[in-house]
Amino acid sequence: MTKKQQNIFNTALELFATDGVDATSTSKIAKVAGVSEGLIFRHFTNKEGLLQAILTEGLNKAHEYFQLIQVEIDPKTRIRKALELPFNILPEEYNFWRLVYTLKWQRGSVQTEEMSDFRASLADAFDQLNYENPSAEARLVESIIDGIATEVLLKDVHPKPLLKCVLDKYKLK
Amino acid sequence: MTKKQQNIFNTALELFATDGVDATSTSKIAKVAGVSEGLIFRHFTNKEGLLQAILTEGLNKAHEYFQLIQVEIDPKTRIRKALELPFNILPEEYNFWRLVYTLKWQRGSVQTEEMSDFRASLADAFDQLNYENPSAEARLVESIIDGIATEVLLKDVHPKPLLKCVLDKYKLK
DNA sequence: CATCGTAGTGAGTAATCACTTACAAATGTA
DNA sequence: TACATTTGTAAGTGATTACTCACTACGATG
Repeated sequence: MTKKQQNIFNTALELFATDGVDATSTSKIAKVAGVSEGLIFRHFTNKEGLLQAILTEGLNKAHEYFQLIQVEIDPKTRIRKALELPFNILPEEYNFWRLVYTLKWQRGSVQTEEMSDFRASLADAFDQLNYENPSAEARLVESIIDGIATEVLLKDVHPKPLLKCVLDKYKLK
Repeated sequence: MTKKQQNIFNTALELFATDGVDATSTSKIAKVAGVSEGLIFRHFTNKEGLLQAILTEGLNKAHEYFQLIQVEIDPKTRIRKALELPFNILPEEYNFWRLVYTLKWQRGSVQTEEMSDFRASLADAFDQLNYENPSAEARLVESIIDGIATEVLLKDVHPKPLLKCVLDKYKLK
């Protein structure tokens, strides 16, 4: 990746995340990135290609996080690590996750395969702990993670007190 | 409201919710509504005015739901009713809420005033129950509500099993 | 019947959209 | 040095955007 290609990539991520993909024109990306508009299409074919490049790069990183949880053998720590996910989002990853959560509402959830693996490993953990309805518990944990992630990404305050509350509900910690 | 004005209103809500506001052109709204494009601007001034009309109408209805919870005196039932909110969304309200949740990520949360009242009444309920950190508990409940609402609105499955799980965490039911 | 305000239309507007193309500059490679 | 490939630009393209305007149809009121 050349310097200018990185510029396009970064400013597109920033603008896509804050204004939305549809409200971000290629001419604006070029202007902010300090680049001619044509260069966007040279490197990324079209606007959709630019979006996909951003998405796949970010999702590869995210995939590692999720696998780090699934390899955990102890069911309690596996659940705890899952619930800790939204509290460990790095500031430099905020734009990416805001983009992902935005896209959920229009283009359908990004990548369903890896997520169903993650959910299954959560259900397995609850099963080991003899919960009444493991699959429902897994879905609930996912919803809680999404809800807290939304709070973190939008309100921009790091909500450590929430972690204590939520871990308490699952008798962890 | 005339018949055609209602047509514009309803199809705009549908298109805004499914495709996003920015990806929905006034010409498309007019075409789907079976109306001349100029009529949109006669009745709603501009595209933003159309969006605001949709938002204020829906939020007035929503306001009633939230107040029904805040007037509840018993803290346990108040919390229970709050957690039940996402499970009681009517199918005809889906489009509106999908629009609201979409807009959270670009234009900032829609109406903060009423929501802080709601949060305060939740914190008060947890305070009555002698929870360690009532305000954090209130924020957590809000996050859980948001997370489950997302699940309901996107996956389109009515997740009754989740309700049992979440009420169990708060020793309700 | 006459008049008036609202509902509704359809053809326009300039601006912006994603994208293309022809061409120059830089870079690598023999 | 010579040549080929990649990087980059500027000026376009037709289509679409939100919005305007001149106009007609119509129901109510006097």
